[in-house]
Amino acid sequence: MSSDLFDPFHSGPDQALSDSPLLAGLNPEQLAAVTAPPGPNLVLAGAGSGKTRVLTTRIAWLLQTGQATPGGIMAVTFTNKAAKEMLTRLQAMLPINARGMWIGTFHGLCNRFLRAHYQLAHLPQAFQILDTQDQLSAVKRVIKGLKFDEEKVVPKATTWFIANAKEEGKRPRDLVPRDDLGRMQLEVYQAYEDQCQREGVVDFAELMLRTYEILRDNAPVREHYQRRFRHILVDEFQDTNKLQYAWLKMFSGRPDVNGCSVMAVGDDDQSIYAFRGAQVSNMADFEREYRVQRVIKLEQNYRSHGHILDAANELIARNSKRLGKTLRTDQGQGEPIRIYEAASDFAEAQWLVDEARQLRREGGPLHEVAFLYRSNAQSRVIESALFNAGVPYKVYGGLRFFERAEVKHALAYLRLIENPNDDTSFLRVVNFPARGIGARTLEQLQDAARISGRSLYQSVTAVPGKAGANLAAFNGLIDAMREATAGLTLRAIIEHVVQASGLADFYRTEKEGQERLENLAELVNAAEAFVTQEGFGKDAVAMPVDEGAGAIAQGLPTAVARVDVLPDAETGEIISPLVAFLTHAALEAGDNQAQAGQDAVQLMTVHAAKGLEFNNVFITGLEDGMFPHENSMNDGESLEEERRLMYVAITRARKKLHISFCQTRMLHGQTRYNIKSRFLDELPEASLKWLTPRNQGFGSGYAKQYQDAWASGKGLGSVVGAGAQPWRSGGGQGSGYNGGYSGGQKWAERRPQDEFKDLTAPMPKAMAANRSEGGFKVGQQVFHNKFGEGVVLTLEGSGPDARVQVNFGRHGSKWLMLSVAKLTPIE
DNA sequence: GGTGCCCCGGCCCCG
DNA sequence: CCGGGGCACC
Repeated sequence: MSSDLFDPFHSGPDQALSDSPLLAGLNPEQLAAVTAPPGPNLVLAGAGSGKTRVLTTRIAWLLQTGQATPGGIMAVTFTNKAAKEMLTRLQAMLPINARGMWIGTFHGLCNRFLRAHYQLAHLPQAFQILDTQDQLSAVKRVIKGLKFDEEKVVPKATTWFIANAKEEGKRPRDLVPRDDLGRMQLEVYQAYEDQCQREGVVDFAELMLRTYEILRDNAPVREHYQRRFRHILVDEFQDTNKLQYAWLKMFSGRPDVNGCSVMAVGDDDQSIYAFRGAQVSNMADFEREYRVQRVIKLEQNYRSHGHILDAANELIARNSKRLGKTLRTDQGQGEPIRIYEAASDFAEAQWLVDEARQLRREGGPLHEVAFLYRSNAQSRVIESALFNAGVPYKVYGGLRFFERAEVKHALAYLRLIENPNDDTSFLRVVNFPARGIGARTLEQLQDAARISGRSLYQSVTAVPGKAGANLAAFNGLIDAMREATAGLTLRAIIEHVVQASGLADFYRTEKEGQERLENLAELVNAAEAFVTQEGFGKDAVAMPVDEGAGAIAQGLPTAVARVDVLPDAETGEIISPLVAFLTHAALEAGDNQAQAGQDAVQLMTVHAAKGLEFNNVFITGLEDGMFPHENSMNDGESLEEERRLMYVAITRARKKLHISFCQTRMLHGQTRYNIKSRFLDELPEASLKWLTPRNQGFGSGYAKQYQDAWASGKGLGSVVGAGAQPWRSGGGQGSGYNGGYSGGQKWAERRPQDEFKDLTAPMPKAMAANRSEGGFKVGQQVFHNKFGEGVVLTLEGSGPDARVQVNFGRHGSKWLMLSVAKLTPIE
């Protein structure tokens, strides 16, 4: 289309500004951002303000006007989805070769960097990436090795501690413990780091930190990249953490010194990742430290109708710390936001199904219908209702494909082929399927390995007797696999490993193994598609690593002889398809894009929905404790984050927004009695349309049959009773790999499963054990002079001793003596 | 000492 | 769901 791209007589930027077709249709603010002069730029981009368009158009414009070459551009995003979107749009605008461009996620780019500089990084070139699960088990192993009490040094909390330290840029030596726990955690951190180094593996935070450190400590490398990347664009800047910001500074250098042009695009109102270290303050810091002359604000919203924007604006205005920004739209007010109160989560799900069908009858495509929820667990009941009604749907997130146990097992064997010293993978499969290697033997092995400072694989000879022979046999198996698969295609490698490992046989005989077998078959498909997609085809030619980097990377070979080693099609970096695929599995985890041509309702968390838009959005589960989440309700900062999350949810809608909540919800196998979310009260009444009577009583009607007689709350925040977890068995949502690789449509071919049948079955009558005391019943709505509206959770004792536990929403749940508290029932 | 099975506890959001 | 602990049985 833009034939003048390679025109040597092409006009300079000023003239292109006026006549480039790229710029047609941009509003003045967008135009200002796209054509901003080189230098630091901060763009405050409201939801639906055309942010991605601005980013991609700017890149295209920089290329078209000759201000940049593809190799001189770096564009960083947070999600794979966003990176792909950017690349796709860019390729539609310009006939460019995207291979030289560094467009990707922070972690993806770090991976690329570390593969190229693996020697400087002191890593094997085929280093593997630990996902959250792997990291946790590695940390557990360390804690056990140090003989610490897991009750005290809680593994999960320790992984959090380690990740935090890394995100602060801190190594163990940089930390000073305050107390015993701190000392022990620090020891774990150090030992964990040693262990990872020994095994040749890195976790997510390590990808970032190690890249940062190389740039910080190695001037030639740093200067090389600073010379190379003349333009850096950062998407979702509000979600960057401290380390990512420092990382950016390393790549950009000081703009006033070397003239690198950095454009940071973000929206403080959409900052929803504080829980993993994001600092909105990076935006203000950027403005100050990079000496941004003028902040460009994109406030014109092209997405949503008026009522939707009014609601979003009014809601977010309640947050105190904002840079300040108000969205406006030229579109009409549109339809008011519909609010639906359901008696139960089952009823809510049924309503959602009915709505989806209605929308389909009206001719709207289902992929324009999104059901959003706060947490993944909420999807099950909705899935079951959709499934039973035969409405196609697609779940994003949840337990992702590459995180499934059987897939991780297969991947562990593959990783051992690449690197037998990967102890995490070794432990995962050494006795799976069972080979007579038990806990006792592994303890011995681990002790021996610890003493000699070698890997488990290297230490098997230290274990005597039958057990030692079994271990040696396992090593033999791994070695045999490596030999048997040398030179094979990725597909053949995986097929071989699935058979030779015994996984296939194991799952064939397992009674619930069928679905797992299917997933293993799917893994082969995913690999096949990966090879095709990434250009690891037969005719792939070995190419040099990035030239400058290659020179610095101390004699990295620029050509390869081995047939099983091929270059990454995008970068020319030399890695084997297997390593590339394993990396892909760790970094993308089966991250999902919709399958082409498939018309299905879209189910996802609000977090996953960021950056997306739909004609019809349903925000479900608007209950205090769910949304806002109970862990975030009583703290100002985190409540503001929840509010931003709600803001993100609202602004996903183009035409119609629907919000639902329910009186009772099964969660963790227990019935909870919720009151509606405070966020509902923060929306403008004039933009709402209640489909059910407002403030409908809780103890009435349909909800009654779900009252839980065993409710026995366990203190503040625990608004649940005890009980079984009837639906927790088998299956699981999102089964099947959704990465666009396979034509398999799991929702269509999935057998009806028990869990789904159970879900919509009527609740048992056992609930009738409910009793009343002094006119109060479990589930009843009550009013208290000080705490306001609440719901009775538990009744205990009788007569003068009678006490109740009441969930007062924002005031938490309280135990009250009936004889003392002034509690009145609400009809 | 290993295996298989049952039960339990945890689980928000993510690369 | 997943991992882990406890337990009966080999």
